[in-house]
Amino acid sequence: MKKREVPASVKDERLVKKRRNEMIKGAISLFKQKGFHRTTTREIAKASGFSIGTLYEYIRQKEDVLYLVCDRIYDEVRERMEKDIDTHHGTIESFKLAIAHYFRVVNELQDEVLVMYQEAKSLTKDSLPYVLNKELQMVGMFENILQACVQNGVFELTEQEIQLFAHNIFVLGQMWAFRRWALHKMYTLEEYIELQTDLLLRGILEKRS
Amino acid sequence: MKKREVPASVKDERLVKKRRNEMIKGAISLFKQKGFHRTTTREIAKASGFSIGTLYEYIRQKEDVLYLVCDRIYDEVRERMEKDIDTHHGTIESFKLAIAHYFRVVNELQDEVLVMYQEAKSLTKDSLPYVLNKELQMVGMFENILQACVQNGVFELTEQEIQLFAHNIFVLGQMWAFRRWALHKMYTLEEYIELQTDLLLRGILEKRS
Amino acid sequence: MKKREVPASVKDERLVKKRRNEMIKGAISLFKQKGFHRTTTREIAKASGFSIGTLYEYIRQKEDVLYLVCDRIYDEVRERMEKDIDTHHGTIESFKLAIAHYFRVVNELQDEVLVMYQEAKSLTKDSLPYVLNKELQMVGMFENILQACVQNGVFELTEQEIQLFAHNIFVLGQMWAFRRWALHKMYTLEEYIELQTDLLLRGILEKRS
Amino acid sequence: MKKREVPASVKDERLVKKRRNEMIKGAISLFKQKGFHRTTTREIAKASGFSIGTLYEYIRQKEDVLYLVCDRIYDEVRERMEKDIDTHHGTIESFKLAIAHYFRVVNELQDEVLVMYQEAKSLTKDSLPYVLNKELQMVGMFENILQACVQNGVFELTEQEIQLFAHNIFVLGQMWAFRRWALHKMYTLEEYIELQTDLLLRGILEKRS
DNA sequence: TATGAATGAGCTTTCATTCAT
DNA sequence: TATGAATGAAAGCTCATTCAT
Repeated sequence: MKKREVPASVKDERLVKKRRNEMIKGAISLFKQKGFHRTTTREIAKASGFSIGTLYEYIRQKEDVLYLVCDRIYDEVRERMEKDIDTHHGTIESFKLAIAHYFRVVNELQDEVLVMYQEAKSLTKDSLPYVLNKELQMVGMFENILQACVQNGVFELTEQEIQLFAHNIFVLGQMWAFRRWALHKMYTLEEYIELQTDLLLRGILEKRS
Repeated sequence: MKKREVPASVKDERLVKKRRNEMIKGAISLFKQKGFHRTTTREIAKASGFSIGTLYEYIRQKEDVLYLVCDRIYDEVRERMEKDIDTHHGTIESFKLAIAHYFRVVNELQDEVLVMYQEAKSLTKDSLPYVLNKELQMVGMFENILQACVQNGVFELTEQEIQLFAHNIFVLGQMWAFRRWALHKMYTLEEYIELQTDLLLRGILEKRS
Repeated sequence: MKKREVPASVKDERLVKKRRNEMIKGAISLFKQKGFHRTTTREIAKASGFSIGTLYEYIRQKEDVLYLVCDRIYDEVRERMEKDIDTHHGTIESFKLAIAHYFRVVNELQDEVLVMYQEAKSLTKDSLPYVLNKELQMVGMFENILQACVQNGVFELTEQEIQLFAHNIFVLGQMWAFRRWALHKMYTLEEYIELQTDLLLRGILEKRS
Repeated sequence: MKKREVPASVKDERLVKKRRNEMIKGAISLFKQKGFHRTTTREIAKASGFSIGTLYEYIRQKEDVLYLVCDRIYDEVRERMEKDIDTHHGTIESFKLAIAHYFRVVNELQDEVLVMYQEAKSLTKDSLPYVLNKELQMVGMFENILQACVQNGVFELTEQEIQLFAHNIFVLGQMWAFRRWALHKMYTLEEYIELQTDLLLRGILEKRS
């Protein structure tokens, strides 16, 4: 699925990129504080360092900003994941590392994840599929890792189980961001990583030391 | 923590209750479709079957509707849970039943759960704590069940692990609602219940038949 | 000019009188605090000790309350004036006493005078003449006193001068109420009375002891 | 005491000045007819020649219009006074001229004076002091004139008497506007000026030709 | 006669979007 | 390409008034 294009009046591609970067940065910081709906286009323009008129040279509607922001956040998460993660090792160790790394990325991009998490539903029917697709791609990353492990005989999981497990990992990672009001009081990030990894791997039926 | 009171101009308590029920019902159906911010007070009034003036006899601000809605949804979920769930049995069977029951309740109240899930963040600083507190109470329900199992020697879990596990169950239940765009294509509810229960209990390290 | 009648649905004249008294009392205290426009009919009803429905049994419109209030305040001032003032003596002493008495009445009914003063303009075209007429009657009182003095040879004033002088006295009395923010810091009531009387009588050209 | 600043969204200072002038002009004409409370912001915008949105680019709240109006009226009165009045001559003639001039200014700005007079009380607690302060400054102008006369030995007045006298002049001037319903039937402006000057100066005790 | 729930016109204010400069 | 003044639809909310009980 191709990126949805957000048309700009300005022709200079490099300029568009530059301005949109400023825009996204400004918008994220605002959405963090007050959410998409309570943020005005004027505020976005100001936070981006240009005028309201200029803002509209690079987007058509306010909602475009949200799309751009969501798009960017996913790219950011993906990028950080791909830089350090190997999806085809197929060992427990690599699996654990992948989870730990994902959780740390979520932790670093906590605010961003939260924004996307809470505001994605405000996307129009048009843009939503593009964003959901990106989410599926990320889930797919975990599926690949699990698949490799299964192929290596490390785990024994059906295809269905793999998919669900991948979703679980993805959501349990985000959970660190969207339930921080509860979790951060109870655990440090590293404790959270260890506990979750442990629960995921061994289940709870019986404890082995 | 006591309920936050939403003051009404109308004195007749029974009438207040009745009208607010109509209001909540109307509002949920609107919030489902367009979210809190895109729903106008006039629409809420209309969907509730009375005029805008009357609406404001029963609330002070638009945000009160959201609070009332969230409050109601939690009560609804809790009520259904408490009716059929026994938190002190402490057997695997009762644990499984609790999960299955919770997942089914989420399934029935899918739209409501989704609404609360997506709109709770729009609550004011005032009301948010009350709603979060209700959420913690629900998590507490799962903690109790787990605790009973641990005391019966069925599971071996530390206090920390119990808490996290309870959060996981809670979120994985909600997940059936907020990721339905992906999950409902893959599983029926009963499959989802069985798979999740299985993953939660046995972990994935090794499969036993 | 006859009193403008404010029609009531209730027939019992004594009841109408009683309820309107409560109403006027409540309304004055509210108008003092927030002015006519910022006071709601509900507030008036509450302050009067009955329900909004009942309020409308005794008036037709909100503006009726204002008329009733203005009417009452004038009656109050007049009554207090007439009780203690003799308009036909025609001596300087009686003139001075009249002024002093008037100023003291204004002082006692300060808030009421202020209300009438500030809100009278909100009366409808219908009621305004009745109220202005009452004002002219009060001015007439001072005209009579001055006339008596002139006839006694105490003052030497033309008819035109008498009329203007009467207006001046009337306004300079009210001034104690509507400029209290400035005057009360500078003078006590008695000082104010003495100074004004002195200025009015002797003028300022030359001082005699 | 510095002017209270009314913030505008529009940056161009000259434009702000121009638009606010249009606004003030439109608002005064409306306030004259129906008073501040019965005038809507839309009406103000329309009378000013721009849209409601534009109105709010130049003020924050409706009350700002009232403040701007009151502020302007005082400036207008002051300006006209200062242009033609000499406060330090200290002769009877200059005193008489000052009064006559002031009364003529009130006459010219009759509607404006009336508006300010009747609506000032609707100013918020915030702005009121600024406006009252302007009023005191105007009173101060008369104090100066009187002071000069006293120093020249023309009048014999204590400090207290000067202050009160200045207030009297100020109010008796405004009276020409706010009691015009009565006074204009009785006198022409010039008659009013002459009569008032005469009464103020000589008092009424005895008449000298 | 007294009540107070219901009404909806109408208010102030905001803000996404446009367009002349 | 950049600006920001102008726009007006539409939002949240109030309150005088009515009328069934």
